[in-house]
Amino acid sequence: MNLDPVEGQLPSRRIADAVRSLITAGELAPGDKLPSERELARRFGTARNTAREAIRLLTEEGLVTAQHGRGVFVREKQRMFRWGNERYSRRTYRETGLTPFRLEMARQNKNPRVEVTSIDQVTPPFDVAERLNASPEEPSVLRRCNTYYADEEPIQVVTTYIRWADAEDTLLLQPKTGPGGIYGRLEERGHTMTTGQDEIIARMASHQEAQTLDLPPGVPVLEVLHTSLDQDGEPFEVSRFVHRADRAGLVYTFPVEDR
Amino acid sequence: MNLDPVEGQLPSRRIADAVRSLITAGELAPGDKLPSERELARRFGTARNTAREAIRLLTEEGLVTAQHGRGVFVREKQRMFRWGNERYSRRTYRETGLTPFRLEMARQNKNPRVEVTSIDQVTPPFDVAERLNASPEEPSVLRRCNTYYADEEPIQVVTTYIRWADAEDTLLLQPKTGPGGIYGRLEERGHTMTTGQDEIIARMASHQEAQTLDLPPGVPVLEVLHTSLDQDGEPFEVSRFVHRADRAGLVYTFPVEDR
DNA sequence: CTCTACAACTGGTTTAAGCCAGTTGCTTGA
DNA sequence: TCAAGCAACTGGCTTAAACCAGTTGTAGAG
Repeated sequence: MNLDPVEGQLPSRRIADAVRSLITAGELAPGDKLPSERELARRFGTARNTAREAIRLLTEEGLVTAQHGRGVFVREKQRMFRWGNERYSRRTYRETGLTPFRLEMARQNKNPRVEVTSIDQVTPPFDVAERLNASPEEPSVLRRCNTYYADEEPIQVVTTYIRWADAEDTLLLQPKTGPGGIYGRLEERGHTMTTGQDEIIARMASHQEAQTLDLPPGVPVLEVLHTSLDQDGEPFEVSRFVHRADRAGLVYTFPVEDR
Repeated sequence: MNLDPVEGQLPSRRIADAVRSLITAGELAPGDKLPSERELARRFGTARNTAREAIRLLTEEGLVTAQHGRGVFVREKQRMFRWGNERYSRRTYRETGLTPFRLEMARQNKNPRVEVTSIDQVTPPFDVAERLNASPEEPSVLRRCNTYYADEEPIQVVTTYIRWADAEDTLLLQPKTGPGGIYGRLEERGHTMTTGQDEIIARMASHQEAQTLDLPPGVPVLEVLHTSLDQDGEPFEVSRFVHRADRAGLVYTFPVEDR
């Protein structure tokens, strides 16, 4: 492995630059192990901390990940999953029982698998309560936590909040709720989706999300807050989708109306 | 300032936890200066490097920013700008000469200011060339680089690529192109937008973007790749919007069609 | 009064050393 | 043969010290 020093700059940058160019040149392929911190330090004639700083820089860039006790490895090529809200109709909704966002996910996901973490009754977080118009007298909503896998890799964490109109209506709490899923049950109860809204932000993963999604530190996630409105314009469901952002993109299409 | 040590964990985490709870409790307000690294180390009985590591953790979380020679400061409250593609028609397009994304930005931005960095003729990057259907014989497109400010804060960097049909058509290169802007000129040339697409990903800011957007290290950006299609379904414009993600969200609404 | 120069701060980087904790493969003993 | 245990690796974290590079206020020169 050729690790010629680069001109100028700080020692830590020089090490990072040398390793980075090995990666971009393909001499270090995804999955390959880097020289150890101690070895890098020896080759560049620096202290171990300086080599360590170089690896921190590369980790921040998302090029490598460190594994305690094993070594530092070049990260796998980033594969993009794309999701969006094209081609959506009420009929699609009735037939699939899926919101546009979930539908697009189901379309493009070759080996989808859902793991239901929990279903329970909770007080929603502030941003969800706001979008659900949840009154203070009725603070409790139904919450379902899922993890979605694609090819056995965790790809997104979904938390769904549903307005809890009837506390006795325990059917919604069942994991398998029948044809059309939980949305079929909601339609039977008079909640037909007529329009929806997706709000998208990028942020850093929380500690727990990073663990669930098997993310290295310092990687952003895409959060989509999906709100479904019923025939009265009342929100009846809010879902929070958290994607690993290095693997997930979103596609939105819009027609230009002719008025 | 009360900086009681917290139980358990590593020294660097304990310092970070103590400072974080001061911030969330409001005892350290946005804009306030933290104790210096040396002072933190003294108070917690650790080496300066350990206090430094704690500040690195808080910086990664986006809670504080360090300024060389001045100190470490609590970051300002994060203000969200929301943009989206609601309520868009051809008439709006003709009247404003703005694509949906730009329009929503103009709507919600109280003190918008645009700084045109450059207008030139270039070979587009791979992802843009793909979306523009740019053939290898016609690799050159018109590129315009802008920086958008809101209340004098840099909020997004925009790079627009336009298919360069006529190399002699230098009017498009002018900063002020007349009523309807550059889109008005495009419509005169037979490019009327009929539909569009936004692709959204989250990623880390490049070094240059971080400088332009005045971002601390380790903060994600939202990138929107906006494609406009003309009456023949041919793409004629691709814009890359890069937002500072801690201040920018996106809102997309979709009606459920009745078929 | 103004401007310069400096002292005293701030964070930024590096060194060299030590210990801890996870991983891996080999040796050794049953 | 097999499994336990150990040695030798890996990264994770901390210490203590040094020097560099920006910032800021002030003392002193003009």
